[in-house]
Amino acid sequence: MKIATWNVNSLKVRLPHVLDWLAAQQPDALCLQETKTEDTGFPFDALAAAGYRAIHNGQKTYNGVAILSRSEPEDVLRDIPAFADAQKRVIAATVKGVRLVCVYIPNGQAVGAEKYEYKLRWLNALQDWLADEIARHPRLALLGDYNIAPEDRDVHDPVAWQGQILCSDAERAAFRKLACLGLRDAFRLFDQPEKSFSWWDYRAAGFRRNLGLRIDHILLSGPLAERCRTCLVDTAPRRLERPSDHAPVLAELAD
DNA sequence: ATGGCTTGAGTGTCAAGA
Repeated sequence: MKIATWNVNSLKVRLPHVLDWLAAQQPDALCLQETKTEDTGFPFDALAAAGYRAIHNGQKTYNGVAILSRSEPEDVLRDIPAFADAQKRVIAATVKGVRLVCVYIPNGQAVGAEKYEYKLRWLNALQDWLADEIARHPRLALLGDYNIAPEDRDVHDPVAWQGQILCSDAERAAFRKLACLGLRDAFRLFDQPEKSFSWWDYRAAGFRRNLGLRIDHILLSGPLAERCRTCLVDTAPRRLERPSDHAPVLAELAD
């Protein structure tokens, strides 16, 4: 089973890239972030023609998350229960017996900003909910744009980024708390090339110079981590014309 | 040099991203 996550930075703009990537990689499920549309603008038909069902938790202009899958998604859930949030950042479903939780974790803007406090509150609510969700679904994968670079090796210039947004102690501590729930970073289950990133700034030729951060992740509960055979960042779509600033992350699980 | 680009909204130019 192949599962993946990709922040597409507008699904309307990126649909051709998504369709090409689905055809090339044939994932069983793909989690999307930043669809930036309501259901009325969501390309259900084009995805169905490509063989994918879609569930969406969308909003106008900002945020928006979706799960595409080749088989029927079950037990669909939108938003974190018991956490009042106007922003559409979570959708979950069970696909082929695996609980997929797709998240677009808040950016936070800057350490100390109001949006940063929201990010930390949001992460707390996520952890509280996931503790229950993992108990209910032992085979769980948490996929998405975390907006957290977990370690210095996930940052192109750790000195420049030290203590900054995406790298602050509180954000990294929140990431490590997810590990305490039994979730493991699929990417780090394997040897990986140095300077592996999943996001590069559009400005200053960030991708060409590989000035990036690894902020998109697939975390797996114990039973799924045992089944994980590969995990990689596919940088190919980042090279295309009009790319998303994020690249997809893909994990393969043994049956 | 706190910018650089890209998107959505909407027709001016800004907010937001990370």
